Amino acid sequence: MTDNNTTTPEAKPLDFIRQIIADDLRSGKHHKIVTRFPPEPNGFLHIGHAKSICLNFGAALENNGFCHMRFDDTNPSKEESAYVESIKRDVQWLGFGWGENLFYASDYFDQLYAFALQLINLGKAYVCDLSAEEIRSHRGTLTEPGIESPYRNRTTEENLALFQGMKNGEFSEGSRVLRARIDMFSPNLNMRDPVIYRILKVAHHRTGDKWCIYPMYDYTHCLSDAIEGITHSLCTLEFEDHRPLYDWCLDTLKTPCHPRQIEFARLNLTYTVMSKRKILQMVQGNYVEGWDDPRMLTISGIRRRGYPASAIRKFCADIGIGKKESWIDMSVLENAVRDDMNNNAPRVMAVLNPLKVIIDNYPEGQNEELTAQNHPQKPEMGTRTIPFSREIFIEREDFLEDPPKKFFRLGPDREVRLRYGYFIRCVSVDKDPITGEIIAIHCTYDPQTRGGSAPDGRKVKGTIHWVSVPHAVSCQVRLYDRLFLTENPDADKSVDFKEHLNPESLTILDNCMLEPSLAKTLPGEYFQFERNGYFCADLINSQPGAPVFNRTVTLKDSWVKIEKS
RNA sequence: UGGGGGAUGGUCUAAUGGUAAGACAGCGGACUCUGACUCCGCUUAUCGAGGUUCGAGCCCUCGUCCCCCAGCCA
Repeated sequence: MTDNNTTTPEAKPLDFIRQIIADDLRSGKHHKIVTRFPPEPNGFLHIGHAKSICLNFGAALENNGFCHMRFDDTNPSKEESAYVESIKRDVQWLGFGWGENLFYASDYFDQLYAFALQLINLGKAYVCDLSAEEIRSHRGTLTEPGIESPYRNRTTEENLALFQGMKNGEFSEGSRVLRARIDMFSPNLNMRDPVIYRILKVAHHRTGDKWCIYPMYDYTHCLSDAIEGITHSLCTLEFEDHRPLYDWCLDTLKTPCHPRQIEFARLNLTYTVMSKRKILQMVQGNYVEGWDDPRMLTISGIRRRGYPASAIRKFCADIGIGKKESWIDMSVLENAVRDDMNNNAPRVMAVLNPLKVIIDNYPEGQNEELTAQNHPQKPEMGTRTIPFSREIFIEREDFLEDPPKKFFRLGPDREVRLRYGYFIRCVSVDKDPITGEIIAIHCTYDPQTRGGSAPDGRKVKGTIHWVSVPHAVSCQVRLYDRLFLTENPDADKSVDFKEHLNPESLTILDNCMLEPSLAKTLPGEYFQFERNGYFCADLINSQPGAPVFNRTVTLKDSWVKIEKS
């Protein structure tokens, strides 16, 4: 009752699930907590799963417990072992491990079968011969009760024999199911004698041809949790209605432990779509280049885009856990990524849209080495040298023939600083006589300003980045932008979400110029290209000696605002 | 006009009967060898109506709005 708690003011308040866990630990209800992450191996993981992974593994870790990795593989018609591997890799990439605790619901098929027999013996399950169509019509509606199946009162012996027959492959697919015998009048449709076993004459990726009957999710999940001694079974909101069934199975079968199912709101992000079905459509319709397209918010896409795993974890911690349906703004994710990369990314110079600058008064054939910091706020990250010469590339947009007032970059007779280099002043412009396009600009440099400061104390407003022409490493850079133009591409059900795709979500630049230190970049290495953004060497297409960079995220840009006004 | 959930700034999250706080976004400013980073300031919120209470975002009553559920998917 009193307020003299010992929590430090800095401690982040616990979300409602961690609160429950803390209470259960304090009350002695549990001494060790065990959670689980239960993906179905029928697709790739996405950022929404990351929220669940961080919750389940995170809560376990924080409380010195365990989080089991469990594949919910009860529907062999949709599942493949290739997905199992990609899911494992993704979870590990996110920074979590399960140790010995790798499980499959299919590990429990024998036990699940035995439990089903028990249910039949208890008079709590029966074999039903109704067709799928008939079962649906018997189920009733939201406002009307269901009708009991004519097979509901079969004898135990008959049920046992029939169920065994199902197991032995004596009946055709769809001809019979095993149903829990609960209550056809329940206002909760999930309790109206739900199907718990169906016949599926399909080989399973792990059990092969051993089974031709497979248990349904509701029946399997609660029992798998109980078998593994899960204490807190965390799932998304749409399973709230299933909790009574979860509890019914465990109560009826008198399992030694009864995990508590707790539901939380799934993640929604603006400017993207999250459902497996829609992600699949984008892949199959070639709207993107695959599951790992860097524009996709699949874990593999995120990884390839260059989002650090630590940024994803931070993001998941930031957004919190609640029961309210919510839409997180994409900028929150981008901010987490920027924040992480700002801290860790070495700075380098790269020119994306090169414009040649000739420094007229710099001796031809001369080179020199200039020293640059790898991170302005972190001297411990060291320095590197960058070559300078008479011809350099600058960013095309850093020169304007007729610059507006607040444009601090190059223009005719304007002086700017070359980052870590010299002050240069533009003296003339070479144009294509026919098109009028600017081909190169001529500048003079002030030899006194080597390193970037003037002995006479004069200041320049702008500092621009550059790359020495003879030393430049040319490469491809891919600029990624949001995949959708609207916050919720799904909002209007009468319009296909793909109508909202951003036609400019990918821009490929083939003639970018990198400072030479970048030549040997390893796939996955990331940098801040100063004034341009954060970039990561592509995991698939980049190799040392022939780098290919993906733009992970832009830098915040207050110039665009000034430009507009 | 069945059942299950949920409503706090533009968006998330906190406040557990006692000063409505933080993050993102936005706006303004400072600083700057990255128009980055950092720093400072500002705008904006308890769904509504009653009630209990010295005191209500929190408790009670009645409303309103939103989401989920009729797979032999998970």
